[in-house]
Amino acid sequence: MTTTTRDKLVQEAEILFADKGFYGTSISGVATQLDLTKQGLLHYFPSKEKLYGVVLEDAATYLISRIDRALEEKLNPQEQLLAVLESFAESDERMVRVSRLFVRELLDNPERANSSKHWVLAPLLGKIEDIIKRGQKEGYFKPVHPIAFIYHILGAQQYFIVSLPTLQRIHSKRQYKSHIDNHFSETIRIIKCTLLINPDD
Amino acid sequence: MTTTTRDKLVQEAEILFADKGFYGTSISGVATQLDLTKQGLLHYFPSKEKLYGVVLEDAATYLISRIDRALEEKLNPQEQLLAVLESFAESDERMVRVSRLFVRELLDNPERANSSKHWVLAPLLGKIEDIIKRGQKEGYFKPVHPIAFIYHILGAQQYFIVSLPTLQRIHSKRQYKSHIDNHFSETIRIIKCTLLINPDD
DNA sequence: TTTTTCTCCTACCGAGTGGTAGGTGCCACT
DNA sequence: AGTGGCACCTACCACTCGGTAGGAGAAAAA
Repeated sequence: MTTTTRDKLVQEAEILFADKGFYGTSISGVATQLDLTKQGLLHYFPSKEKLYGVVLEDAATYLISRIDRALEEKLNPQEQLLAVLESFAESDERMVRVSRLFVRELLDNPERANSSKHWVLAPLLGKIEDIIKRGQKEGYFKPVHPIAFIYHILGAQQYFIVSLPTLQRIHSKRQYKSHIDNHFSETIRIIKCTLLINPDD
Repeated sequence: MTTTTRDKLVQEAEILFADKGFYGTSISGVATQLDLTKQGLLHYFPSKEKLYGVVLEDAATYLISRIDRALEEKLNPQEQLLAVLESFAESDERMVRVSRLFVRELLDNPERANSSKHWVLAPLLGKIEDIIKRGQKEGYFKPVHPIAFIYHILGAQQYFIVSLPTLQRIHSKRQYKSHIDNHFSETIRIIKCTLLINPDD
């Protein structure tokens, strides 16, 4: 199981697209990061758009597999929801990158999502929606509007993750770390306060 | 009080920067929208960066004045907070543009905010922070962590506004409108549930 | 009337863009 | 030994980018 040149190109492209956006990234820039020429890249991906598409798919499957992993062996809707939230909050380097990528996609390409089927985040929202509906049916959750609630929580999460680099520069190391902790505990508090009927966990 | 060519350039640049981002926008594109040449624009703004800076300042003062207007004659911290939220939720065209602009700035330029003094949104956060602290001191609000709470609420708002164009394409007109209504009422519910001690308003 | 100032123009530059055409060297297989 | 295909290259194309130099035309000021 070796990482091929193609894989490395996708990884590097993800970094640059997340950092600079589609327009701000040049394929020659991606290539030279791997000591390749632009044409070496074009050998694997016939166009910049194509490369970008592969990066997006890759990021989407990462997000979904991340959620699936968090859901393993969690049967209780409460546990499931908190597990998903925690897996989002544990924002490692890749998670930050993928979040930035998707927020950029949201900004740049509203037309790419003209069909909900092609919207990469649709299945993700669907999974969480199911958890909430199940939790409501089983009497764990308050009668919130599922989609609006998810959108609120995930939106806050995504926005926070995206602003991490900026916050890191504004604050000192200690302030930064406590900011992260505060945000996470505040998110948990909000969920317990607005969704859970028995916040005894 | 006529709108000068300079003003029109700033307005047009705001539209394009919000839509395509800094890298995706060309100064000649801005100029030709006003039947000018690129050099006509460069007469007023010596560089693209300079133009972008003016657009940002303009957008920041818009946001702040919008909040100040919402706060007029509102004395009660509860009323103040809800007024701010409503003024954000009433997302007219300009509000969407400005939100997109700032989220893009967050993505593209973390280094621009290396000093909190230069971060355009800092005074905005400060204003709301004061409201919450006052509300807590006067016994209206629960002991939430002010900054984390604001960041959560505003983050969710900004994310929602930014994703409006995408949602508009995914859903039908009726679904889209009900989505907006649901999100707003859910936001209000969350605030009342997590912050207010007497949610009697 | 002359001069200055403001606004916007044509012409041009060097650098960089995504992409095409046509190779070269190497390795596996026949 | 020959052959085909893979991985990657140099050279080049048409085009756009931000920015400079310098001037035209009109209005305002002297």
